[in-house]
Amino acid sequence: MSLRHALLGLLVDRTASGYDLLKLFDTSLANVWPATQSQIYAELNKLADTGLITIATEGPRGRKQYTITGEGLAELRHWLTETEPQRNVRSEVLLRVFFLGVVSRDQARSHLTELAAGFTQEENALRELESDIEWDEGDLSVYGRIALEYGLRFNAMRREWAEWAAGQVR
Amino acid sequence: MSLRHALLGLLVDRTASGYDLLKLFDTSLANVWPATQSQIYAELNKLADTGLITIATEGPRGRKQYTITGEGLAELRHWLTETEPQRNVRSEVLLRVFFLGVVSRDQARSHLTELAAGFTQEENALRELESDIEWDEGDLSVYGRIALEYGLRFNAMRREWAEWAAGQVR
DNA sequence: TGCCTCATGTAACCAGTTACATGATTAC
DNA sequence: GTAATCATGTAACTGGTTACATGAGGCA
Repeated sequence: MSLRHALLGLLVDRTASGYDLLKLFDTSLANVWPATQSQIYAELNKLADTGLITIATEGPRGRKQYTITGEGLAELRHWLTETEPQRNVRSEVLLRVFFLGVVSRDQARSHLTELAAGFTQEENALRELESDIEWDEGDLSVYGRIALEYGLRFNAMRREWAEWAAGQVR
Repeated sequence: MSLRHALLGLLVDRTASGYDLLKLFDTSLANVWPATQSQIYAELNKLADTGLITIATEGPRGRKQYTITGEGLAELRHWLTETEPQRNVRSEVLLRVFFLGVVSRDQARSHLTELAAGFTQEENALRELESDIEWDEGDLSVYGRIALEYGLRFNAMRREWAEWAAGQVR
């Protein structure tokens, strides 16, 4: 049920249509919780049905501008403070590493060095993103920076690990 | 389509029934690619239908002992060397951090320190796992260790990040 | 005899992806 | 006028979870 909370979270700071939210997902949440257009529109209708958001204004082209309700904000706070995040274990990268014994040592080693290269690239992409964002003093900036810092550290760790792992294959 | 490759990978080193594989998932793959019983049995039937595995022997209680076929091994190698791993972005932990602005600073800070504690616990659990396994000189041990090392580094990185992040919230 | 473990399967449901469909408004 | 963008929706499918169902074999 995280998508609904992501939508609620975005609606705290602004009023927005499905179309607006879709773009917000593609920019600010792309690396944290990606969502597709069909998913967003469906979930918004459910949220409106249960009263966690409401249509503030209707614009041209059937545009529906949503606002979060008191109930919605309460639900968001409840999710943040009262519920446990379910840890995300599945890793296709690790699954592949686990079975590298079925290919040659050379192939295994190059698999690992390619992984390292990919992580370096991701790290660079995040650094670029970091410099593109205009950070201000608001809460969103504080927590956005913290989330981005996670990405940077994560990729650095993975790169170092993949390099070390390539060295282990002899 | 990773579940099928996980099953193929496990069948490289042994012949096993669905029941055996279920237990293997719960032990060796629990932290990499968890799977449920219903999923495993369904996928095994599909794999047998497409000839990637076959029934070697049938035992008591309807037990079906599967072996990987030449085709199956080829498919596993193809997956490992020719296809790209799809990177796993969704992180509920990060999503929550992103929206910590809706709760008080105190609540946000304690959320982050609780995260740090959870990561420490996971790290300890992995260390225990590490000492429980009897590592030999085989490929599975080499790559198993590499996967486990990833887990250790990952949790250390997350712990340090969460501690740093708690300090950022003032 | 009766309980535990072994062993497989199915059905309903939820979340997410891809693709298709439709139409209004704006800007050139 | 027409092309790009705004804007919403639906349908089919895939992968995964939870729960239910059933029965055989081993052991005390």
